[in-house]
Order: sequence, then structure tokens, then C-alpha cells
Amino acid sequence: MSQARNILVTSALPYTNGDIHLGHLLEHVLTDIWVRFQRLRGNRCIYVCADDTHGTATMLAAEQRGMSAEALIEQVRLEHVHDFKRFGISHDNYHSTHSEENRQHAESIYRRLEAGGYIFTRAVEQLYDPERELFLADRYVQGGCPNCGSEDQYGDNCDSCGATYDATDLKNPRSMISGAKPVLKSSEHYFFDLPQFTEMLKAWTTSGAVQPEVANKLAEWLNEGLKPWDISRDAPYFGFLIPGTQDKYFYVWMDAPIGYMASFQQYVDAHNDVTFDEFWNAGSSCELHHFIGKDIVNFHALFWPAVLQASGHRKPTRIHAHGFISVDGAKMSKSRGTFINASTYLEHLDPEYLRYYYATKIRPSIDDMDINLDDFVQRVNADLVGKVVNIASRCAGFITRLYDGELSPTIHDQALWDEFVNAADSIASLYESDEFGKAVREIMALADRANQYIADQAPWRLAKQDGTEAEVQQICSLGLNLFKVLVVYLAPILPATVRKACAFLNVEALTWEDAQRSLGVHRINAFEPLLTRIDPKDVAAMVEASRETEADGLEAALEQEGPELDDKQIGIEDFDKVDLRVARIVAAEHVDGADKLLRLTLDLGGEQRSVFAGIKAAYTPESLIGRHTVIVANLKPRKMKFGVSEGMVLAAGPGGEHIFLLSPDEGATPGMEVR
RNA sequence: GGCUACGUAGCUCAGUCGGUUAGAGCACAGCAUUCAUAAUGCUGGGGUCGUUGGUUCAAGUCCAACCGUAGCUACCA
Repeated sequence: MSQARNILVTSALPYTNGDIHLGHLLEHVLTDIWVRFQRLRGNRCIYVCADDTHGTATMLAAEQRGMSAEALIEQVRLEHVHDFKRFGISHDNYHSTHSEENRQHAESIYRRLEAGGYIFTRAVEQLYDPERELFLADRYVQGGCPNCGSEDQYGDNCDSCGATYDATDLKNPRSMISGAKPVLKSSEHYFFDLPQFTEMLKAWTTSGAVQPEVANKLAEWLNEGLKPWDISRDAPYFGFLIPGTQDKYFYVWMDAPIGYMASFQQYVDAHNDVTFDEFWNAGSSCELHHFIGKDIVNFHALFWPAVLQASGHRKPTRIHAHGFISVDGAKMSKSRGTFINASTYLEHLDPEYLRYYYATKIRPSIDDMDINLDDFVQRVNADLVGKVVNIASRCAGFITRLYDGELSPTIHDQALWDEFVNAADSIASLYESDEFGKAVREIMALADRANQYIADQAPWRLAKQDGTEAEVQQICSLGLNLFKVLVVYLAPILPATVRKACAFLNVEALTWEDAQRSLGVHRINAFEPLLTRIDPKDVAAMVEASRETEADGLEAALEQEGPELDDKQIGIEDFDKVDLRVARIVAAEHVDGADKLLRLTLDLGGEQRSVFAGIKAAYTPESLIGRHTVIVANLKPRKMKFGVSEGMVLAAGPGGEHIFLLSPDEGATPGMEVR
């Protein structure tokens, strides 16, 4: 191998408001395997992470629990650290975005952006709580629904009738925080002038720093045109004050990526063999790798490189974006028990299982990944216990019993040994490029070869004959040497199992190069089970335990998914929800600038509605005025580019010119219910 | 509606530049074996490669339309 690389690696910062679950673990396992591989290869690889702590949500959560935000986030941080540690995630440092290091770097970067002319201000209007004196996001405003009058509805939509509206439309609106009536208030916001970096980003995103599919997606945004980025929030806010202001804070997404720097800074301060600048200065020859979910690609591949460049830093070497996970083919769900927290998993199963299963499925793609729980059990048991560990288990007995643990230095089958040794480069390049699934397949194919070899040689048969002692020892020794090579190849994935395997083999910690060397004259220790099979009952118990926690806590509220409609059929009670009415079209007009829409004014008998309909190609406005049709009267009002549509007229047909508006028979009058 | 992915055996997936009878693991069946954590080996059944057209001497592989899934997006409502 050429000279050692210097690599800084990050996983996305978990938010402080919630437990670590299977989704976080995918990202951290993915990152950790890559990191451990780099270290195994002899590269200097520093892996940092932190909790993302800032924002109104943290401030309010702390208040609710009667504790300070600082105390809350530190408590959560310790839980996160504990969970990750149990899963063998080898962070070199796990910090917090609410730290002195982060404040300093955020301020320093901001000053450089300002000096470079990349910051400007602009007034923004928002609802404001005059009592608590804070600006309110929609979800912090409640009031009566302007549509159906239901009380206690949130600022963006109504639980009762499903209407959507602006928070400013609520009847008797009040702040959920103080109960006061909010007022509309304008405030100055700070913006980062992202569009100045469009050309740089077009070049950078197509330079191989992101996966091709991600580059395509980013190209869509880049071609539509970037907008300046609002990086400020008004006081009070849990975060960092923007330098030179009294009441403006950095928006959480401004200082979150800087948290990577902050965590690294803390690491640097505790180690004297590394400096901050060698990794972060513009022109650095060190590598910077960010592992993230596809949902935050825009922050990492547009905003972050622009900020880095604007502030005189280096840009990331690579963004490794991954997809989401589903469990048994569906989104993680509390009611199904598939919203599984790290801590719940740990009560039932060994982390090595999950690390391995994830590894078998990881590819350098942003496609989502499904965790099939049956497949999980089968795959882990068959591959790890049945194939890999079995090789050691079936050879160790002979060596211990017949040869007092002494291995033979003779390579009994040179061609087979070469096959194992020569796989190293191919497997290494698969690890390097996030192709862990392919790496695992290659490794398991080797495990199959080892088992075939042992079955062919049948040392148990030879052992019963005279004069074959040396050969039995050689066969089993080769088996164990092959096992050692597999252990090296699997080391990035299975740290705990590898540690046990090393104890059994009586070797020190392994490096990638050790896959090239046989143990030679060597004594091993007695074999003890390295890994036991998964009992499907444990998986079922874990799912059950996850289901039980459904009712408690914030997580339940965070799960936005309604009950799934597994069946296309509906009951009469579902149909009852649809309020169909006869309406008379009193007016119809073209909409300026719209290619397909007509604006209809409908008489529902005592009530008039304004409804948009995409029927311009099929009907002229004049032909519609006066006729009756049917509308869905209780459809959520929909804000469209040209105004709010308060219902939907019913029509048949494939679209375009082939649209056929429904009409009631003679005699129906506006407002009549359709049943 | 538009854009971008994806759709290969019961399950999870591989199929490089289009080129003989489409592969692997698991699951299933039979046989062998008994060293090993009921692990292992061999053999076998199982796929009109989402559908329909097209290009080609030749298509899972290229093109088009459609269907389904996911994400983004919009003048669907």
C-alpha cells in the first residue's frame, strides 16, 4: 500500500430531541465500517460526531420538563453516546453543537462570510407572541378553525375538518406557549447569498464528490436557481447569537454542520499529533468524508460547500448519501412494533447481528433499504454461525485434542490459500467504495470454499487411520488459517466477534496485511462459541416491546403516518366522510397565466365557493355558466399558485380535452346532498 | 401532470461493452456425512428477467409506451 491517508469522517448529527433508532444506526454502522476499514489499512482516520441541539424545539422541551436546555441536551447526549458505543460505533469524539468550540467556529465563519460580502439582511413577516416576545412557527399557534370552527387547531391545518390555512386565518388565535394572541410582526433576517456559488456548485457536484444519482438531483435545484438562505432566527431561541446583533441567532442548520468542525476541534485539543488547520484549510491534502441520509443532501452538497468555500476552508472530499430504511416492507411504525430504538434492540439481540445484516445490504446508492426480519434471522444464522464460525469450530477440536493446540506451518493446499490471500485487493476496493454488500458476498463465497475443502479432506476420517497425523494437523491448520483471513476481511463489520476470534487464535489485533500471512508455527487457545444463533423468539419479543412503547412520549407524536389502507375497499363509514353536493356554476373565468385551470364560482345554496378546475382544454367558461354539477364540499381547501381552491368538481375522463363534467338530472338544486 | 430512481426464483439480491441452456445465498426436496453451535457437502425442483411494442443476426441488458413502488416537484383537487 502507498502512504497512509489522513481522513476525517463524520456521520450526520442526531437531533437532541429523540432516541437513537434503527435509522440512525444504519448511518452510523455504514460510517463505522468504512472507518474501521480505513484504520485496518493503516490510514489515519478520525471519526467525529455530535448531537445537534439548537432550535425552538429544544428550548420548549426543556421548559416542559422543568429543566435547563443545557441539562436536557447533556442528558440526551450521554444516552446517544451510550447507545452508539454498545453498537460498536467507534467515534473518536462525540460532542455537541452547543459548545464553546462550535460557538467560536460559527462566529469565525460568519465573520468571514460577512467580510466576503456574502451576508445581507431583509425583512420577513411572521406571527409573534407579544407576551413571551418570540416569533412563532405555525405549529406553535392554536385557534379556531376558520373553516369548521373547531377549537384548539394548529396553525397550519385542522384536525377536525382537514382544512388547511395560514396561521393568520385562525379564529381567536393564541400562542401555545403563553396563550397570548399573536400579532403579525416584521423582523430583519440575515441571509447567506447562496446564488453567488451556483457555478462553483455545478462544477463541484459533478466532480465525483457525490454519487451520480445525487448529482442529478442537485442539478435540478441548481438549474431552477438557488435562493438566498435565511440563516437567522429571532430571540428568544436556543442557539448562538449572531455577532454584532443583540437578538438574532444562527438558525440551527447554520451551526449544525459547523458542529463537525467543533467536534474535531475538541478532538484536536486533546491530541497533540494533529492540528485543525491541516484538515480544514483550503487546499488541505487530508480527506473529508460526510456520511448522511438523502434527506439532508441539499444542506451538505449545496449550502455547506458554499459556506466552506466562502470562509476560506476546504470542501468535502466525498458526500456518502444513503437511503432510508423500512422494516418488513413498510415504514417504521409504532403500531406494528417496527419503530425499534437502539436501546430496545440491545435488550434482546446482539449488535453484531444488525451490523452484519446492514453490511450485507449496503450499496453506494440512495435507494431505500428494507429490513426483512425473517431474512435477518436466516441470513445471520446461515452466514455467520453456519459458515464462518463453523470453520473455526470444526477445526479447533482436532488441533486442541490431538496436537495440544499446535498448528502446522505447512500450507496443505497452496492454491486454496492463494485464493484467499489474493481476494484482499478486490474486497478492499469494495469496502472503499461503500459496496459492503458485494464485499460480504465475496467473503461468504470464500467461507463456502473453506467448508468445501474441509468436507473434501474429511480430517475426521483420516484421524481414524494410522500414519496420517501430520496431514490431519495440516488440514485443520489450513482451515484455521483460512478462518483467520476471513476474520480480517470481516473485521470492519464485526468488531466484537473479531476480538473474540483473536483471543481464540491467540493473536494481537489484526491489520489488513495480516490476511497475507499464515500463522506459521503457532499455538491457539481452546475454542469457545464466538457467536450464537439468533432465536426468532428474541426478534418477536423485540417487536412486541417496541409496540408496547407506542403510547409514550414524543416519538408517538412525531410519527405522522396515519393508519395504512391495506385494502382498496372502503366501508360505508369512509364514504360517509365525503360530502358531495350539487352546485350551480354561477361564474367561470380564465385564470391569468394558467394553462389548464378555470376559476369557477359555485353556488351551494346559500354559500358560494371558489374552486379551481383543470378543465380549460375541455370547456369554455361560457359553456359552463348556469349549469349544475357535483362537488366535493368538504375537501381541504388547497392553496394554489393563483388562489385557494375550496372544493373539487367531479369529472370523468383521461384528461386534456377528454374531460366530462358530472351533472345531476333535472330538478336537483344547489346544496343538495349527493348520497 | 412533470422529473428521477427502481421493478430478475417464495425471500434478499448479482448480472461488466447487448452474444451460447439467466446466476448466488437463504428457504424447500432428496442423498451423503457426523469433525462442528442440528453446523457441513453433493444433487434437484423453482424464473415467458413488471407489461406491451420496437431496434438488432442476437435484448434481463438499448428505445418507446403503459402498469406498479419510492422520492422530489407542479397550474390534480
